[in-house]
Amino acid sequence: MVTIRDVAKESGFSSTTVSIVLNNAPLARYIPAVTKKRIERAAEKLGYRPNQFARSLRSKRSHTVGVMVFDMTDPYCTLVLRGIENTLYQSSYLPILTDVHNERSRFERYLEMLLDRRIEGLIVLANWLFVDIHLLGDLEKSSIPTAMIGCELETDSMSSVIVDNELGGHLAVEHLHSLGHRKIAFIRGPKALTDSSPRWRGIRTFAKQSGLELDSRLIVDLPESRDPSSSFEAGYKLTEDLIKQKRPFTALLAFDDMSAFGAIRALTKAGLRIPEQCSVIGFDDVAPAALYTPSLTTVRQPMEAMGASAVGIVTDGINAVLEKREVAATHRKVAPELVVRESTRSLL
Amino acid sequence: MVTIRDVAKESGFSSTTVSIVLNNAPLARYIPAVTKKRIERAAEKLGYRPNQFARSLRSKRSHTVGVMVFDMTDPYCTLVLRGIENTLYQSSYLPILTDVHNERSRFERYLEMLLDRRIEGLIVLANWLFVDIHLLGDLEKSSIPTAMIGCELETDSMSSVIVDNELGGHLAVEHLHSLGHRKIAFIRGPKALTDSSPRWRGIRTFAKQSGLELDSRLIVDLPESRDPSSSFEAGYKLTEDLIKQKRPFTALLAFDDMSAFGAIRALTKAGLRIPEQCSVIGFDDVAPAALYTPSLTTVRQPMEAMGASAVGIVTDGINAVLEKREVAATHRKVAPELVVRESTRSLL
DNA sequence: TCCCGAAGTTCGATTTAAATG
DNA sequence: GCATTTAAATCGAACTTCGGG
Repeated sequence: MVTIRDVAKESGFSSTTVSIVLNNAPLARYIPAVTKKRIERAAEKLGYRPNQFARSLRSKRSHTVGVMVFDMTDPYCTLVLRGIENTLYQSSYLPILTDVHNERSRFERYLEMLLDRRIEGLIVLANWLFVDIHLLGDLEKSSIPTAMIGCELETDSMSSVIVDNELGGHLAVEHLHSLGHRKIAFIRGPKALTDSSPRWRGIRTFAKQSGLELDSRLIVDLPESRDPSSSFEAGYKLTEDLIKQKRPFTALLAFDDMSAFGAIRALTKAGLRIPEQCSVIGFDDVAPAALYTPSLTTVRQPMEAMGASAVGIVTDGINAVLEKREVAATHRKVAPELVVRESTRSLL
Repeated sequence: MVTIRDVAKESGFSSTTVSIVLNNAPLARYIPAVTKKRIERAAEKLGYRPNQFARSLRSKRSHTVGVMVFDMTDPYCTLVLRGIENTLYQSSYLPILTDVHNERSRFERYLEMLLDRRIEGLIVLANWLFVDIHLLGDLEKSSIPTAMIGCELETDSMSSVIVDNELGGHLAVEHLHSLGHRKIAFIRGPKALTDSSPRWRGIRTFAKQSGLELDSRLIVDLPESRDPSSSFEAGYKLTEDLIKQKRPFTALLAFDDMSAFGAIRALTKAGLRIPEQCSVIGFDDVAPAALYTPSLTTVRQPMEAMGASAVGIVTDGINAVLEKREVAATHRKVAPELVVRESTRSLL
């Protein structure tokens, strides 16, 4: 390994000067161009690469950001991760990716490992609420800028980026309503998910405003579960149940795309064609939604942008820490967007 | 920050002793239990966490593995990543995740960044062949154990984990053939993809053996492209073309699941029902395949296992480096597996 | 000689304080 | 004082060497 001392020897200057030149430190103003040239050439010639360990030890910086996802296999994560990665890349931070598998023990172990690595920021991608006060402790006293995506904590100490679920629910049901649907079945989200209740609130509010009747026999709830494909299974099961009831509906509003896929499967199995005999709308706009047959009408969360936004919050936080400024936690709520595809159709 | 010296002061011993005790170094045998207790208690009390920078500087180890994927949004990556993450977790390595976006410039920049971080191993997830001799240079002289997933290099210097594409092609066409299909359309992979030609070879070999006729008018090729969703689009387009030809076929074998999804879309649009009027088989078994309507029959790559396997190769390599042993590159070829679902049906 | 513990050196870069002309 | 350069201290842990009992 070639060290700064090798470059010093090669160029004929001291390691101090080499350091000053190569880092273009303030003192570099006083150093004549010839000296700089000589040093740079020597560094180049030897293929000098500064040792990041030594650098970090001195500077106390790691240029690393921790990223925790609750479950990588959830397609929701994929696009958010892409947004995170891309934005981090632009600011020359590197992400350490950890996947918590929806297990608290993994969360704790990973958090410790990340803290040990002296991550400068942390991004947590989680819509589950198993994150409680206990773990907040470690994080808060560490004073590491943290942003949560998809889940807002009561505490004001941590930044968050969430989608406007209420608006999303509104958009979805409004879309169906505008197509003439009046008998709508609903698959609601599980209670433990923070997204569930505001999304439903948006639906109820719209119903009240527009006089749409919500038939409680057409409303079912997704069970608690921590596996993305189980949302599909549950959507399938619940839709089967809805069909068995023989209580007619012309449209189905699913909690998310996964349960919508399950619903479509069940409807198709029952001989119903989508969208001719039943419209289906999802939520999220995960990647497969556009590839589905029929392609899925859904409410899009701007996932890449949300990832990028979280990175922005965190890097701002890092800069604030460096400059010993105080920053308050930011709470961003981004607007979802209706994406009309083939799975919904007008009754008129 | 509490340092080892603080613990020394608190416990009344020297930092040497503290280090020996806390790391349970060989010399720790000689240290009486009382001393250990006192030191451990002091460390606990102060909440001492060793500084990884200092540790790494001395030990020259980072306990970090670099992971490069060509495109995270490709669902193929997701499951492999899960396998990588999970196996790394068990051996206490942390992954730095980089996404090359199929761009050479990003590849180079990320590679430099990873090398600067002194990653101890590298896993490259890429089926494209834009990785050439140039970049190998940096890697080889760095002597970092590296494993490529999904792509075997001519050079013997780098380990690889690939699926047996020839067998996969065989399995797929054999399945269709056994269901009685004789008029089969084929969407082949793009030339630049290493997977394409062996997969096709497996098909041809089976055809020869079984007397199945391959109608060149029913064989189309996916164009080169570096975007996963474009495989869907292309599959859609090519299938439309196939249909327009009016040359009948009862089954379609797609290069991968993405193009299979595109094909299903096109067939459905043309009023053909899957699998009643046309069977479709894919390749990979990406997550959406099971959720599709109809669920997709496909040839599964054991993606999680492949990720785990790559980690195994790399950690073995790391251990070899530590013990100054030489290790030859390993080349693993894993068997794919036919997964029969709803998109194929017997003609008989 | 065996056991226990400490002083001092090293890893490689940055930075402070200071020395030159 | 100014431009130019550097010796020496520092970051925190780990290891080598050595001394006392």
